[in-house]
Amino acid sequence: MNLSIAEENYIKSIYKLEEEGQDAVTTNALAGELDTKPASVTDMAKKLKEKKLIAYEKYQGINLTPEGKKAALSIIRRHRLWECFLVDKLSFSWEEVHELAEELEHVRSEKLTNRLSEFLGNPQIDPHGDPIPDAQGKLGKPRVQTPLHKAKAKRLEVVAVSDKSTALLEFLNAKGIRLGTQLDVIERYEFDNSIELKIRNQPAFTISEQVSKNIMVKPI
Amino acid sequence: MNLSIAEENYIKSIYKLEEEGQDAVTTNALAGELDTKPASVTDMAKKLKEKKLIAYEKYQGINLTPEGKKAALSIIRRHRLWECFLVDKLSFSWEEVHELAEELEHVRSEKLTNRLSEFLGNPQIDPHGDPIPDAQGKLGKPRVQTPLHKAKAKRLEVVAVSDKSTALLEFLNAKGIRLGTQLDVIERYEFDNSIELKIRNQPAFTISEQVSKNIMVKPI
DNA sequence: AATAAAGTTTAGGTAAATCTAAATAAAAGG
DNA sequence: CCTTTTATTTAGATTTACCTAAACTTTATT
Ligand SMILES: [Mn+2]
Ligand SMILES: [Mn+2]
Ligand SMILES: [Mn+2]
Ligand SMILES: [Mn+2]
Repeated sequence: MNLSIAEENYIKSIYKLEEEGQDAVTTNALAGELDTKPASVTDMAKKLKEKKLIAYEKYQGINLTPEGKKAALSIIRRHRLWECFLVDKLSFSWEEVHELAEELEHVRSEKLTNRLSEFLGNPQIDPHGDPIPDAQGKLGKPRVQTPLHKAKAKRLEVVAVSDKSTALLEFLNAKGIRLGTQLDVIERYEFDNSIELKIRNQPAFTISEQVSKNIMVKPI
Repeated sequence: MNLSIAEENYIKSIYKLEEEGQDAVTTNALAGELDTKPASVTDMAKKLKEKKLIAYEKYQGINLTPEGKKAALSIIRRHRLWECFLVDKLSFSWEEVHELAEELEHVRSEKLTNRLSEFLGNPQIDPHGDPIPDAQGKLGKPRVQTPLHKAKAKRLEVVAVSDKSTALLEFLNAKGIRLGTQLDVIERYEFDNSIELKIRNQPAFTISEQVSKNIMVKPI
């Protein structure tokens, strides 16, 4: 199946929204994710249905078919491998790579992708902690990631962060939060759901719910 | 100046044809190079003129402006650096990389380009022997490249090969011809302009004019 | 259940990049 | 220098991926 860049971006976003829980992905949600208009989403939905990549009935929302899911995982594999390349080999920092990977992911060559993976030592996660599908499109463990604002334990380790906002990643840089960082929850303030945190050898600091929603942790 | 992929491909092809000698690049030549139709070239010529990247008057052919040339060199820089990456780091062979670089070249990030160059050790030539423009768009020496079919000397060294034809590069692989290979011209056959060659420790063999036109050499 | 609000689709259009066929200009040959 | 051939441009379509505004469904609220 030969997909255009636009089609690939739709497939990837549908995958993401399905993963985030929605049973069927709505037109509006997809328009929001892709920063486009609902009418455009409807147009594309018809096309992707025609290509059998999604299940779609008027007013019923969108779901990937098995074939659509396979396509999505292939794009995600390329995206995350390029992010690894940029960080590991070209010394980019984690907030700079998502945008570049958005372009590099559309170079569709299995040989290139597999050689790149090999060159990087077949990494299992990208610079933001997201798992990298293998050449067959299999994702490792369906990792148990709790967003920090919902975590119960007091001692936590950062296992992933959202890669969408450069500003968030820059904020985390400033606070010294990266993958593997160990956090102590000092206090949770109910009134705005902010959280006071402490990292070893550093003064405590407080983060908003906006931020804690985008940090995935596991108990240590 | 923000160029589309199509515009970038036109600019690069115009640069190539100008370099190959034509004073003004003709509509037909450009259509041939880009594997498109003359009518499409005329359409694009109007657009590129509007953007001040080319000088163009109806029926008078096309030339890059200084700005157009700068854009061309930037695209060529990216193209050749990616080719180096694919060969040096991902072990692709020289006939496989041009097509992939055609896509990778369109990721327009100066930071990425410069980091990639640094990562590769700021290479001066690509896997086919073509020079790589530096970050300022300067090309090294206007290298004296003689195509083999016009070379006078008997002992020659291969300094570059055409990167356009996969079949040619595969043929050169089979014959053991690569960059730096030293060749002895045993005989030139006037009737079809074929050339009999010898590489040290190998039996002599004959190549057609088609092939020898695409091998650039210098006397040793 | 009726109505208001929210979500989605359709209708109709635009811009980019292409194409074919027809018209026109330039070049070449006698 | 006139005519044929070749090269180039124009006119008019097509496809993809968008958009706005209007119409239509679904859902929420009274
Ligand atoms: Mn990313
Ligand atoms: Mn993308
Ligand atoms: Mn090339
Ligand atoms: Mn290209």
